[in-house]
Amino acid sequence: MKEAKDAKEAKAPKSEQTRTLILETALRLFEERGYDKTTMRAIAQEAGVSVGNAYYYFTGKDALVQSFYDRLAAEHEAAVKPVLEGDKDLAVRIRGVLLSWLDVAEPYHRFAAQFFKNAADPESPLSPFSEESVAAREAAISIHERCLRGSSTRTDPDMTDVLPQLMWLIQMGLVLFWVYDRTEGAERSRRLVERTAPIGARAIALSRFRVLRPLVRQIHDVLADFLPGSVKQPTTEQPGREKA
Amino acid sequence: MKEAKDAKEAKAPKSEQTRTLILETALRLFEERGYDKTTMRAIAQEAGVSVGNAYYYFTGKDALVQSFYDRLAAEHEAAVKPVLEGDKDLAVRIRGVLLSWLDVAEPYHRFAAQFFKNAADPESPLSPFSEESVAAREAAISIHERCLRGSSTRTDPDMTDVLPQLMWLIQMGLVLFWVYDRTEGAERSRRLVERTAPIGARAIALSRFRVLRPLVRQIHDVLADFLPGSVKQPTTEQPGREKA
DNA sequence: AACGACTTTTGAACGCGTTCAAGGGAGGGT
DNA sequence: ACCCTCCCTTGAACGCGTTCAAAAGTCGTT
Repeated sequence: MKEAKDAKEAKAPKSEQTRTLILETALRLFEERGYDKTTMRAIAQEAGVSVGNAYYYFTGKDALVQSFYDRLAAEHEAAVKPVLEGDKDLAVRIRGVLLSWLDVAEPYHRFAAQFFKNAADPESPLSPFSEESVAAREAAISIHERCLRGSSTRTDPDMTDVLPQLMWLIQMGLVLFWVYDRTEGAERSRRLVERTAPIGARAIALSRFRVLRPLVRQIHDVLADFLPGSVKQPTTEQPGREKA
Repeated sequence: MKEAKDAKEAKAPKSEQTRTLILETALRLFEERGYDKTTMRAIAQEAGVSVGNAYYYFTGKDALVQSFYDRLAAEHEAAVKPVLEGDKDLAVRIRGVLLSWLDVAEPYHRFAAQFFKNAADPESPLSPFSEESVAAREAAISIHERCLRGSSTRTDPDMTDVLPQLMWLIQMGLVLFWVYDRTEGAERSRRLVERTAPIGARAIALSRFRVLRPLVRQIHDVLADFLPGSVKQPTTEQPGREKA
């Protein structure tokens, strides 16, 4: 009983050891050879275990990638800290958040592109829209929320609830662009950010203009209805169909 | 010599026959069983040829999908005709173009989702951004160009060159949404179109406003620089690096 | 008819991700 | 000592997409 409890607390150290051994080996090989060229057999052999054993701890090759995502997200969270505590100008903040993602992702550019195709598969748990990624997604959205809240730009009060999610969506677009980006050091992606950040900041600032009010409200309602993870009721209509 | 020329003109009828037999069989099985469950062995067996023979005519399973794309694009081109010849209201036209795509794509919804992951792979020729898809892409862009040109809404003259491409990009976004859409008859995607089309039309109309002029110009320049297939020089800067 | 140069067709084989029945091995109860 | 149970580990085997050397067919020339 005591032993069992200890095992539960220590989380079966023996097996956890094997687990991390396999994971570390996999991530190392991914970085060395790329995703496609890293076979499960090679991972197992390099880690000194059998193929089946890798499948005992990870449901498949995809699951190993999920861990990579987590690592990347953690690195971004750290890298973005100075930006969020720094300048109050919204354009600078947005730029900083996106550029710092490009920074932390850069070392993995070559092999990240290879498995991003899985991310587009709706069936795959790796998809950024999937149920399984909800934690990672909310963490990313929270970065954008802090980015906005900490800025000197006052956002349209109607939009504050959906803007972080919209920014996240834009970030996903940037990731897609980046995956296709073949330039040295993803320089093209960087330029896109440099050019886009001021536009985004300006659009957010302008959204408080009177002329744009109805348009902004319409946009808000659509976003509130269709963005993933939004639970809030829209301003004028329900997402359900009570009176459809 | 004469025979050889005839063969060239008639395009080797015998082999062409085998080729289309394999293709038709493949498309039928895709529709019946879905993409993943349709194996190359099954296609070959059903067509009454060997596996290797299928690979003699098609470089891989992907190549068979390319043909499906072409078919889909042709169907959309036909389905969109009445829309382009109909109402002059921009919102109605945009709505019509996008909804008609959802219409023609609906029968393939289930299996289309399965191979759309390939489309996100930058290496894959199936990607909508790839060099190989340039013909299909330009055809799709041309639809949006006609959609805009035929409307009663006058667009900002600065934007006319990039707007069709932007609309195409938005359509790609819709396709992504649609791939994830699990609702009956893609009803959710339809509602998104219903809600988004008026917003898009209004935004295009508003882009001529004086207050928005600088923002619009900035947006134009970024689009002109970064959209695929744009060759035009931007208003203020070069895409290259003559003076970087 | 026979040859030769070619296109077309074959099916065994390869490497991959993944599965699974079978076998350790550690520890508690008898 | 023995067994029982549960966690861990194994590697052969499956089905897949894809490749390739070799066979079979085609057809003009001799």
